[in-house]
Amino acid sequence: MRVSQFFISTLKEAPAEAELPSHKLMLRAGYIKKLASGLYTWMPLGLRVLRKVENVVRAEMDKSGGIELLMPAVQPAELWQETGRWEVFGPQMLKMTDRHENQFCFGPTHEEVITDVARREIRSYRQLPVNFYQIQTKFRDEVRPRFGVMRAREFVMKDAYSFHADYASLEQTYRVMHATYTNIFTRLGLQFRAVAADTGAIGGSGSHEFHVLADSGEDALAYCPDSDYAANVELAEAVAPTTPRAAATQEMQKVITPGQKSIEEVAAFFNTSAQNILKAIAVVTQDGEFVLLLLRGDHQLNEIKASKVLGGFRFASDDEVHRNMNCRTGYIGPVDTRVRVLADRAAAAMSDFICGANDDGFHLTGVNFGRDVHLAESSVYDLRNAVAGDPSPDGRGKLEICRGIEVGHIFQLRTKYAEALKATYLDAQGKSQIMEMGCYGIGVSRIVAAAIEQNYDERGITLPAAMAPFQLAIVPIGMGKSAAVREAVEDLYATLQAAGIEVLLDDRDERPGVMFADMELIGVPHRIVVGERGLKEGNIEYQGRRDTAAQVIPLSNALEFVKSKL
RNA sequence: CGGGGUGUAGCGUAGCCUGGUAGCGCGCCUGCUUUGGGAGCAGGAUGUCGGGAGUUCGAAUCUCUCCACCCCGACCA
Repeated sequence: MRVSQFFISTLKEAPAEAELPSHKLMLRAGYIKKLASGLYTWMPLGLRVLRKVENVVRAEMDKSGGIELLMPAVQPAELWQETGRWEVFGPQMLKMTDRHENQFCFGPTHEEVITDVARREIRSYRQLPVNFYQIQTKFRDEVRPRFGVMRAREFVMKDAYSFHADYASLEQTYRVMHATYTNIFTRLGLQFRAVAADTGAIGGSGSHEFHVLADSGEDALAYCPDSDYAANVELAEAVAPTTPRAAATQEMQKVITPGQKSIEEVAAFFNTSAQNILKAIAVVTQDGEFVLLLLRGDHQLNEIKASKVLGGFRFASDDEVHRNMNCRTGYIGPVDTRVRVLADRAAAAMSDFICGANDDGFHLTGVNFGRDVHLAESSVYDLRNAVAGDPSPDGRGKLEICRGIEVGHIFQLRTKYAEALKATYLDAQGKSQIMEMGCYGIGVSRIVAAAIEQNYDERGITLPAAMAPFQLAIVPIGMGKSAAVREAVEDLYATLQAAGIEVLLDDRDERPGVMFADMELIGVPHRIVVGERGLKEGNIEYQGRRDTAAQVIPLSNALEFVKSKL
């Protein structure tokens, strides 16, 4: 490809709307252009990268027995009403009405459609198992789209759905998909980690997420370096303390603490650390019951765990706190209160601790469970996020925490959708049975952003070879002036093209600095510079995108050399 | 949806407090010079100052309102 016949539009400065390095660089390199919130045009350069990802995903899916099909983006409401998700999915689903007043949605996912395909097409156990997949545009009306294509409303997803005669078959395909995803992310050249995950709204039983590791990732992952244990912090068990609660050594005292509301303020006030302070969080359950959740001061509430215990909850308003506790947020505590109290296991192991006195401007010190606060065994749960240094739930070593960007998620759906949509088959005995089902998603467009998040430097994008928009850039110096350069470059370009290498020839006759900067920004992993200077000796220069210096090579050896580098 | 913030040329921004000619850098166009790390000189084009309403002799600037976008929280590939 010649730059003059392609389209690149780079920016020196990143638009102010971008925050993340990947978002800034994708805009600066002209990979994407924003149309509206969460809606992006993939410009020619970015599209090449997107296609590379798609092709790797497609190749690995095909290799593992997946069968590609393509379902409509627009889906009829009736199908969603059958599974009850027309209402459940809520405002995240973009709904529309056609000219006949029939309702449709722009598909946020395709369980309903594929299960409809399966129930119409699959009649016999002889047709099972089968694993259909597609690479297609989804639309989810995200509450807050952000970070460019990382969390866009319209995005490209690979979604696969497998159907099975029994659970054993589902488990087998699930394992195959786990391995396939591992192959895909490995082939793309990404650092990633698979973790046990919560099933969320999709439902089902077993589930793993695949995360590209990046400090800017929105998810925290707990993993154990000494074992295979890895889980999303949402799910990772914070194991119960092994040492029993220490006996009380202090008397309970009420201390005036004006203006000291946050854990940090109180810790500083008493010149102690946060882990000696009991944090009380006021929530309201779905039934409207006001409940206090107790945590150690240095721990964070895990809302998913709490939600499972309480059956859904929201945080209490300041007004509700005042009404139930007779004091303000910041001074609430479990002593002498009539409201229900639940404690995290680590909080329940505390003794001689500090907590709010349920009196504005006062805290209690030397508080102890049993003596000062009644805490039933049945009120103690795992309510907190696991933190680095916690024992691994598998009992082998300690947890570490890292951050990741979720780019893949696999589920064992079991019979949830097959049952709702009556997807059945006849078994060997001629008996009608419900199909078992799995689903496997990859955020294809998100991978591009996540990969850049992991691969950039101060000069721009440094994508791994498997994803780079072009393999090699040729930068001629003074092409318009020097016939020798022009001839050498055209010759080299033709040779490399013929060898099947994706070459980008910068034939703009720009100043060298401009061409270097652009080729580096857009992330071409290999570069050849042809100038009159080197040509006199029959030489050209090669530099890898991550190399610190160029190396001189003979022009006559160019093809062979380049091949060895790719 | 709750909280915070921002809207001035393709991109980055100044001006707003204290109302009075809309400015700068990059990019773009023309010409000449230049050609190994985002060139120099000369000339040029591009703005309903987010929209609407109001106050005022006069509004980018003050007021109200709507909209868009960004950031922080609850959801997800």
